[in-house]
Amino acid sequence: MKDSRPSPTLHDVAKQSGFSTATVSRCLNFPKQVSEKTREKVMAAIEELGYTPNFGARAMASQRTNTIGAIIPTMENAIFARGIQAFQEELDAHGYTLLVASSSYRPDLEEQQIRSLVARGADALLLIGHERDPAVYKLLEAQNIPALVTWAFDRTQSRPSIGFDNRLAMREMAREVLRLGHRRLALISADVNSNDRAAARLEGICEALREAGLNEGDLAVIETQYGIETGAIAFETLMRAPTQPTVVFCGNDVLAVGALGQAREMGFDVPGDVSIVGFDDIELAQVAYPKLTTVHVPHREMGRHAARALIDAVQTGRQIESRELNVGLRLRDSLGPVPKTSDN
Amino acid sequence: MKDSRPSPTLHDVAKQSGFSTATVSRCLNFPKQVSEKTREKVMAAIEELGYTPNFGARAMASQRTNTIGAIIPTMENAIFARGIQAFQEELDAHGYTLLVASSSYRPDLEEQQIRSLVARGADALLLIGHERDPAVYKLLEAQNIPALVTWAFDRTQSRPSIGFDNRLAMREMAREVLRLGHRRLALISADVNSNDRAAARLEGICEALREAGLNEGDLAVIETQYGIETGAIAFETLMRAPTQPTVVFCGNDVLAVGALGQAREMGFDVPGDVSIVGFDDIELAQVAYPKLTTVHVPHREMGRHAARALIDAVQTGRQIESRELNVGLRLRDSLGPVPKTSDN
DNA sequence: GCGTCAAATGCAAGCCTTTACATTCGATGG
DNA sequence: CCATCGAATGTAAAGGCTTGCATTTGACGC
Repeated sequence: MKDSRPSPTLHDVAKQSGFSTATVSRCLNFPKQVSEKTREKVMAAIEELGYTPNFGARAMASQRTNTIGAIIPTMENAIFARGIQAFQEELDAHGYTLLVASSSYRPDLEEQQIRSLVARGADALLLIGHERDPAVYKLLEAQNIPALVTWAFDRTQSRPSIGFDNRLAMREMAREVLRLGHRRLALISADVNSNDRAAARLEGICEALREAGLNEGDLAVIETQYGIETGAIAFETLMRAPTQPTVVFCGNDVLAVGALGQAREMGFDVPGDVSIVGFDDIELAQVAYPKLTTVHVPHREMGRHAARALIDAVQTGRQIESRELNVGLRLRDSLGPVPKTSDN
Repeated sequence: MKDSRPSPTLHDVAKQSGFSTATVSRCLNFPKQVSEKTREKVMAAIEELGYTPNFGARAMASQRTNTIGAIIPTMENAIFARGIQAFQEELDAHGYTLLVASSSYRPDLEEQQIRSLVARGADALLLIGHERDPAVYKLLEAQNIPALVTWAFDRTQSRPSIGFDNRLAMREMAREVLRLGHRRLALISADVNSNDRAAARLEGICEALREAGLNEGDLAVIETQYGIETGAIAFETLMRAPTQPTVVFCGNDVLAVGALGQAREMGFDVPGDVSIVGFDDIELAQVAYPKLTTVHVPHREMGRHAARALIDAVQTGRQIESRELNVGLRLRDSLGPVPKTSDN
């Protein structure tokens, strides 16, 4: 249905300039191998015809694409946007192109996207989180495509990853919360079955709980999609329950901001009546009111490191080395001591 | 550096399953044309070999990629994320894949990204805003690639677009603001020279100003990058100026949220001391405190329509029809009447 | 059991570029 | 003036898939 006028090919340029396709190709790929006069003529022809090399043919002939793919859960969340933006910038700086796809947090879609990127000839892949169908890893291995897991670091996994330990990070936050005297805890989380980062964060809280002699029964958990609105709804559910929590952990800052809004809506003072903490430390966290206490994650740094590691893997063929980044608590205004009126 | 074991080809699958490459190809592309038994065997072979079609070869042979590209200014802003997400969902539903690139609001980078997507064989392109080097449009025309401009609708442009009229939308907001008695106005905007949407919004305010017998001198304008932080800084500058505005327009909600935070920081009551209005109506606007008065833009609808239009253009070869979407004011809490204490 | 016809399958050309190898050209030294 | 050699250029194959066209298969009616 296209092609009123087919786009010009290398062959057309060759004819137009009076050289062979080989020479034209070299002009484009190895300019030094061609005499200056020739190069000028060829370039003129390219310009005149408006020639653009055909990516597919080029990929096929040269066996590489200079393309690195990334599959993220969603673009609607600043959490990933940051890291990916840095990732792209670093890639660009090294002459690579980024291909992004989003999976909507759905494993089946993610697998499909991975296949699609592989088929497109991505030289390497950036993934989020460890958890996925082994068949996917097998595929990547069979095709010899370096893959790097980010947004997670788990020393029990053999697969290379660059990120932070979600469990430890959340445990640290939970310890702080417990130190402030809170005993009735709640968590608004993503689905822990399909999201290994969420699962690790939950586990972190549970560990702190046990350390403090409490048990998992003291933690109310609501699983929901990530979103401001869903955070608000979950928070309302939590606060209408027979036993109100004195602190609500949120799986990320977006949920936390939703919870914060809902608290105001319901007339709760934060942190006077109830504390709310987030995870990620996106820009939003500092602008929210009250300012959000959260776990700081070095998104941009992660993106940058991931880019370097993948490029290195593509170029040298060596294994990627795992790397753990530091996270830290950002204690701001939304977390306070347990309310005195609390009856525990 | 790759290829320890070359990946299986169509040919391998054919041999393994005992059919010809043609039949295998049809299995993948037109399953109905193949008998069920055959299909099963072929699929089994594909599974066993872990075969993935080679995108480059496929694109070359079929002259299409089932890929539609989009270049957005940035992924770090929920504004575009929403629309793009809807765009992708609709594309997926029709068997197309989305390729996103981000230009960081830089025209030169955008042009490079466009070329890259074209070279990659994008069947069609989604662009943001009308304004760009004519050479780019010429390229797209030469390659016969349908392109659709979104996030903007301008009846004076010949080029197909789906979006809304930024000028009219902002004018409506400005009229409302003026109706409430405000006379000292300010605007925190993106760079109007490189961003035609921003320019149109500014123009809308100016029109309303003139209608009301004021002139452009009554509008203080600060141009800045989009961002929460930059919004905060701009707001501070504005409020420290000798003549404080009674209302601050923001080029988008992100800036507005930054301004809101800064207002709180500086001890201003919104809208008691100063009103703040945004643009876009992202989720954030309803969660901000006070809730943000803003211009509602149907991002998702825009993305959906854009997807349908582009797919249609690719499949039928027909011109895309422009389409204007409705925007509307969302009057919430951050805009109020001009403060009584104001000395105008 | 045979002719007919549609459905299923096979054959092979073509899509565009890169690159190993072959060839030509021109300069240089003897 | 020729042999030599490196630089510049050309030749042609390869890479994996789709698809128009040709061929085979199988079901059906008589």
